[in-house]
Amino acid sequence: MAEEEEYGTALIAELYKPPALLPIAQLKDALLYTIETYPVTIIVGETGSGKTTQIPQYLHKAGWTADGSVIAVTQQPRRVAATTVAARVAEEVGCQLGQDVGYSIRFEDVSSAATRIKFLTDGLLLREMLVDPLLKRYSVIMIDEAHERSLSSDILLGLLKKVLRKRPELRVVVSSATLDAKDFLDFFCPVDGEKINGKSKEEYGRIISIEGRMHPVDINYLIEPVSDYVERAVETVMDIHNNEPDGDVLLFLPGREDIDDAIDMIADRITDLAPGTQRLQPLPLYAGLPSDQQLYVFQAAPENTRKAIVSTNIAEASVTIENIVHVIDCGYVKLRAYDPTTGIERLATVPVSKASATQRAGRAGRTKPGKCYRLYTEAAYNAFSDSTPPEIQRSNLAPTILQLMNLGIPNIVRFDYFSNPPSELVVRAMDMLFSLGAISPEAKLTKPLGTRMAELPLSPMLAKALLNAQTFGCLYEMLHIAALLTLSGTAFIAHDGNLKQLDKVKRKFAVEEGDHITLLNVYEAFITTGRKDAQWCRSNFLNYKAMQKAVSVRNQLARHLEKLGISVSSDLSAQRAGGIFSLSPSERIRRCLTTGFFAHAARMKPDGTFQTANGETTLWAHPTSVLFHRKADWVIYDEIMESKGKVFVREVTKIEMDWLVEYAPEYYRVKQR
DNA sequence: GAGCACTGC
Repeated sequence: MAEEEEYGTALIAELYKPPALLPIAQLKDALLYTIETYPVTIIVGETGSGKTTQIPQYLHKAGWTADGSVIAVTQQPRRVAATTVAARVAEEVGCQLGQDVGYSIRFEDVSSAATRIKFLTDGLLLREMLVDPLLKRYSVIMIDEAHERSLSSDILLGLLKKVLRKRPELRVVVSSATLDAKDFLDFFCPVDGEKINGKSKEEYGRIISIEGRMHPVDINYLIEPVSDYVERAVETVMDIHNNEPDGDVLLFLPGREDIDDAIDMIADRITDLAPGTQRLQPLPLYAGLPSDQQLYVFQAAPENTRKAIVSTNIAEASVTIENIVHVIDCGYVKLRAYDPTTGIERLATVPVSKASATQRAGRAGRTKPGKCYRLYTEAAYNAFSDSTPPEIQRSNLAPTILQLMNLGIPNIVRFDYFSNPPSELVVRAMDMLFSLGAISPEAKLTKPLGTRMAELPLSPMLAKALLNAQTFGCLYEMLHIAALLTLSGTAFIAHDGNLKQLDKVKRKFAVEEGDHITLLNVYEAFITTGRKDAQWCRSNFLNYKAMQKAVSVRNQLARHLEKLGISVSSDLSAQRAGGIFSLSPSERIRRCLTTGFFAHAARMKPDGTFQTANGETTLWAHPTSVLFHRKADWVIYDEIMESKGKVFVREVTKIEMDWLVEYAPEYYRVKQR
């Protein structure tokens, strides 16, 4: 059962409709026939068509679970979605959650031997393949919202294609909201003239479309392009408010900064509204917003008030807000990009794709006919790409490739990807895995190091450091640090935007060696004091829920290590004398970190900036780092990200140059040539 | 001198 209190459950909003009234009900027989007849079925249907909740029930009642098999549904890569959909289906089936209908997400397995319909995240289904490569427990696997093209669902598609060859009786259902259904079908089906398990292309799969319940949306373009989309967006909000009858407004902007600006600007102009007219309530929405503030977006506005929701892309697909009639689309989105030559990640503001623009506009037509105001010209729209590049083409692939290798994929380059990743990304990932010792020069996973690294739900660098921790007598401490690093900066939280106060409080935990040991202090203070004392957390600006999550991660990591035969408890009683133990705990931890993060080394210059080991890139310590103000020589860092033209590193710790050569001689010999 | 789109094991 739940190991922790559920957090971040604020973003749920989809109107409940009686199952018999859903558009999908008319297609029940056709769906069952198609899934019975063909190994692969592609479902095209809008959100709200009922596909996710109804198809598993149809299959369950039609006998697909009669032999004890399970129907798996990876309901979008989101925890909240898996739990809420499972709860609704359990209610419709009339069972207790965890019995016939259950779900499984990280830290929370609410399923049992009786479970026949199981909702889970695609990441977890991937992990299950380590134990059960052919997924034999399942008779049907439904990949929901595959068009979102997340890294894990893309990988899952490739693996399922392989599994289908060995299990002709398995059924794969792929759901997609857009019209790229044919690409999905073509991917699974044999090419013309060939057969898979005796079946030709025509015998292998079908597409079924379910009518969505969309109202028409009137699209408006600008005649002339604008330079300041925030200013124009705010003007549009006010125009709508002054000239259009009822209906809430949803404005898409790329990021938090623009959103805060827009909210302020709208708030300023509200004061000009004539007394007695309808009021306007501007509301921000982005993932980083505390969940209590996110809730306002879903609550009905006060009487005689129109909501103007200013949101990131989170409202495009992840979250559904009812009663939106006017959508304003600035035409931009922030996307992660990864540069394989430097290994630097970047959040770039780029034009949206046509698919994205369509999805945004559609948000206006859920309850009645709506309007969409695009803050760009029709010519600009025509120049947009058709769809957003999938994650697999713009991410660091080292974790993915490690996982694929651990699943026994013999040749990573020739794996049947739904979209091929650029070869530079694959090469960079392989180089990194090789330098960490996870793969051999023949590109085979090493044993035990490579397989163990793949087993841990951590980045390869961090996994390597954690697996080395016992050697340095700091396993206990490294578990704490690893758990906190997975929170990526959410351990501290400012109250009411008071960043100055936050900085001051953080100094209490800060140590001269850098952020990792500082994090260790934070974790130890939390488990000794803060865990029982939420008020203490508040006065120390610690995010209680995030810290609880860190405790869960830490426990899960410890269990993984025990499973790998690395005893966590015995580390405490280890003989702590002589050898490595003549060094201080801090030095042992920092040496241990260096064994994983040597490729993330940099040296401070007199001006306080850092230079990468190859001298090619200038880095800044992120302002949240304890080394932001301090002097240092060589350091290693956890995360590197470009923002506004500057490259920032987060979680930075001092090391010695000698350690780099000692723990990564190959890497640094090559680099120095 | 300054800040993280969105998920997830």
